[in-house]
Amino acid sequence: MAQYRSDLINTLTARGFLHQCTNLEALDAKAAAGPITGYIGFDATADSLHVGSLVQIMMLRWMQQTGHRPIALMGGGTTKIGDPSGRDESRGFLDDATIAANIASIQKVFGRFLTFGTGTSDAMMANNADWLDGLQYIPFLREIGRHFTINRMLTMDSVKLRLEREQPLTFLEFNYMILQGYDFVELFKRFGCTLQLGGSDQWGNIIQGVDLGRRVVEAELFGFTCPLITTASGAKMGKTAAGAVWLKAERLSPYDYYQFWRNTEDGDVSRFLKLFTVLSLDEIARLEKLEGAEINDAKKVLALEATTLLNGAEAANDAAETARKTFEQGGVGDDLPTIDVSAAELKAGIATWNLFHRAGLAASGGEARRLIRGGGAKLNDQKCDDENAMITDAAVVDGIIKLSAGKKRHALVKAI
RNA sequence: GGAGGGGUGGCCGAGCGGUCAAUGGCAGCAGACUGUAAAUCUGCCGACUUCACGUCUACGAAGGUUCGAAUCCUUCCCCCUCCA
Repeated sequence: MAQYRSDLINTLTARGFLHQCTNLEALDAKAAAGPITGYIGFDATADSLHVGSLVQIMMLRWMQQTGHRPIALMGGGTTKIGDPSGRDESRGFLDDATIAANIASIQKVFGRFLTFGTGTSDAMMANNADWLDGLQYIPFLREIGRHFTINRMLTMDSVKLRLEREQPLTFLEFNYMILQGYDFVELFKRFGCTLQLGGSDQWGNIIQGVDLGRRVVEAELFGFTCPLITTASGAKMGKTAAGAVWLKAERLSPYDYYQFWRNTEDGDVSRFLKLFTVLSLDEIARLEKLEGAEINDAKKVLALEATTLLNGAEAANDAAETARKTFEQGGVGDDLPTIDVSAAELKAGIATWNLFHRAGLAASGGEARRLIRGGGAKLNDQKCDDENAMITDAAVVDGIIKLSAGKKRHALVKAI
């Protein structure tokens, strides 16, 4: 199985991370010879990353696991510009304070996957605002700008697409790729970073950095991209009933995160096990053999492992236990979202539609009514027929009322 | 600066004086079928009110015409194309 000389490349390729690489043989040789430093850039447009970034984070993790040094580069500077790749229109600006807050928040997620420190294989965090904010226009153009030709830049997919669709591409955004290329060179100078990883949509930007490196610092830099992860049915990953799948527990509870993985499509299970868990390939091979309904066992492993990585073993086990109770026994799990209602109010009675709304199972009263009319609402596992029926303390069982919207979304109402 | 085209619900995209909370598609939610899967079929899909052909908010912004405006007029903002 060991096709390559280095653990790094063997692991990444065997687990399905390789999409394109600028020079796989040379990179392999270099990684086999000693620790290398590699980085991935992350946007700071939100206060949390979502599963879409998880593949990238896993690549950094594997770098570290195989003895190399990963750098998570926060795009404090480039976020002010906005990457035009894969985007039809430019986005609004974010102010410095927001970006700084986002970065601080995102850093916590990295701590889950990487070990930070100052040793040779300890991960480090960098922020490109450190060198981009202070750039001087004329010197920058003379040193860096001279190495970019418009001819070349116009052939980049991100640019070409916009132009073909006759959508605007501002000069500001047009500069994004130059700055990203410059980041690479800067990281090389500062930390000896010779590898940039990223999603396949970053290939063009990465190549710019590699080329720039050859020209201004006469070093061979490497680019390595992973495939864009979509579900087997072709949809972009990362949506659930609850919205985007955030990696921050405050935005998405461990239980919901567990459920996200638990609901993986059949065709994705083995691929996701390799990409998003740290299980050995032998173990994954065993799980891959499961078919039909048994594949659910593999999905449970996937969900448990993925949740453990992000939220820790305890939270993952709680989530798994809650899911087991709720789905396999039709009972009640402790981790389900819970709202409190005063005993007095409950005694007086609350309209069914209102309680569903308050429990967060419907975004509005009207939506709750529609849910009930459509037959998707359950109270203590009994179908609700009348949206206006009053729910009173008579419905309380063991101190709680269980509400369900569809088969998968549940909430508890606690009388206090 | 000049000429032309355009800004509609999460997105795409119809509508071009009343019957428009606004056709259709995508996305989303629910039901059926299942394995907490996919595919398929069905229903729902602005908000508020113990839901009524009710009220409010909405078709870039602000005014105006009209019994009545997403639809007409005026001004402003923004975007696109061509010319300079």
